[in-house]
Amino acid sequence: MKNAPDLSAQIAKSIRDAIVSGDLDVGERLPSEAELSDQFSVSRSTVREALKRLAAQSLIRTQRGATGGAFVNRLRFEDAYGQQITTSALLLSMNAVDFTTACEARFALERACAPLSAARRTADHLATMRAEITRQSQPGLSDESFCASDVAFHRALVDGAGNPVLSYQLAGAVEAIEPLMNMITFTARSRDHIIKLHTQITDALDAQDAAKVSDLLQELADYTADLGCHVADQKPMKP
Amino acid sequence: MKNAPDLSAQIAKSIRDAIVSGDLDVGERLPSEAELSDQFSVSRSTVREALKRLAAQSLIRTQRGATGGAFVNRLRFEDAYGQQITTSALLLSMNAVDFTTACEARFALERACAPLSAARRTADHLATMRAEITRQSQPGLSDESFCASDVAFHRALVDGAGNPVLSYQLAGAVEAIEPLMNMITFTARSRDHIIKLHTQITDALDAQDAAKVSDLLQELADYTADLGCHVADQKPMKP
DNA sequence: CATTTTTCATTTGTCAGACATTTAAATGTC
DNA sequence: GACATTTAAATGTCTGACAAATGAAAAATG
Repeated sequence: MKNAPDLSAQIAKSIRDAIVSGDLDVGERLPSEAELSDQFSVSRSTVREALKRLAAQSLIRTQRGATGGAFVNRLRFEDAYGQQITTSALLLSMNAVDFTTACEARFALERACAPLSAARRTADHLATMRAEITRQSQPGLSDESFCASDVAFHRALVDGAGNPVLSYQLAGAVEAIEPLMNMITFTARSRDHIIKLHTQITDALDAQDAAKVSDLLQELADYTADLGCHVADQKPMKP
Repeated sequence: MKNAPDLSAQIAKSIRDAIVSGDLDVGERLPSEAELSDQFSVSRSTVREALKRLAAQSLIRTQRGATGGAFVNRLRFEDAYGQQITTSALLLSMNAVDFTTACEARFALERACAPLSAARRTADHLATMRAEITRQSQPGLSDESFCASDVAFHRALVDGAGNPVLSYQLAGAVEAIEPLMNMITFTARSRDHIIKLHTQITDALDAQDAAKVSDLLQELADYTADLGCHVADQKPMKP
């Protein structure tokens, strides 16, 4: 019944707690592997396995050489994006989340950014969005490239809110369903419709018309869900 | 210039890619450590370090014994919550995100759930919310307990949307700022105000009045930001 | 034959020691 | 002082060994 965790897991938890509680500061150097083996009374291999666990979570980085060692890593938003996206994508595929649910979550979160983005978007954000619209209009663009541009467009919209926490949270939601989106075959007509909505959204953001942005996003959400519904009907993921 | 990653990191990436791409199915057993050392032409220790990295991300679980080994783990939403919350909390503290920004993100996301929750909340969700309101009304409740109950209340609100992806995303946003909220000293009067808003929100959800829920959440957001602004002024985290 | 017990092979967890590699500081040389 | 060399400290990797868990096969038992 008892499920005693491995020593390496225990040690990892111990160090992780020290980092989360602020007992270990960002940039601070941990004791060397040899010292840690002494402190915890385990072998160096066990300590190393613990450190690898922490490294996998980007909590520490290691450096070789005389002044090397393991250092508490400053967790940056950009670093966390990747893990967030990977985790979200796995959650969707492994739990057979259907396209409709994923889509609903994505656009609900995105609409949450709309008012903030309407108020704060810079000329830079608008320029990025218009550039992506131009890319999306190119004939002969593959479905994958179209989706990638779509992600970039929405990313700019979210970043326009000027809140890094929101950008981080949305990264998972927006990018994780890209694989699902990629399964959609975009006809020329559906592309035209999406591009038209993208243009209207950009214009509304330009005019700082939050309500209109919100409405247009809702329309885009409904349209996208509609496009993807037969994809989801067939199978959640993976043939 | 070249930054050759460790062998264990390379091997971890290799196996991780196989999992993400669906090359390795959920529940499938990986080759034994000895076999993997042969396949990758490295020592068993190196393979083990790679496996520990994957275990830290909940991608695999290991089991001892004759039929044991490393198995591809089904990543569950509940498992991902914890990591999500830890990561979000670290991001906030390590990047000196101020209370206002975190609060803004949190309530923006929560308002995104309001329409869905108004439409779908069950009697169960409403009951949980009213139970937490009762707890919050108890005199002599510590600030920490008040905050914990606050989190539970909002958790129920979000869960009411009936979208696991939203619940997962929100878990990070709502729970990660609990440490920041805990720094606020809640006077009896501010508690009364918050409880009043919670009651009104619950009533509006009961009546399925999405617009009203949204407005009330906005009011709560403004009030909370106001309460916390002097806390943020002093210092981002940690005394 | 059915059931229980024992043995056994397999696999992960841990340890100890060795050597290779990297890195910066200390030292030596001009 | 500038440059080359040595050295010490640290992580990265390998090897071999044993402990512990665990399910399956073999053996003993009724």
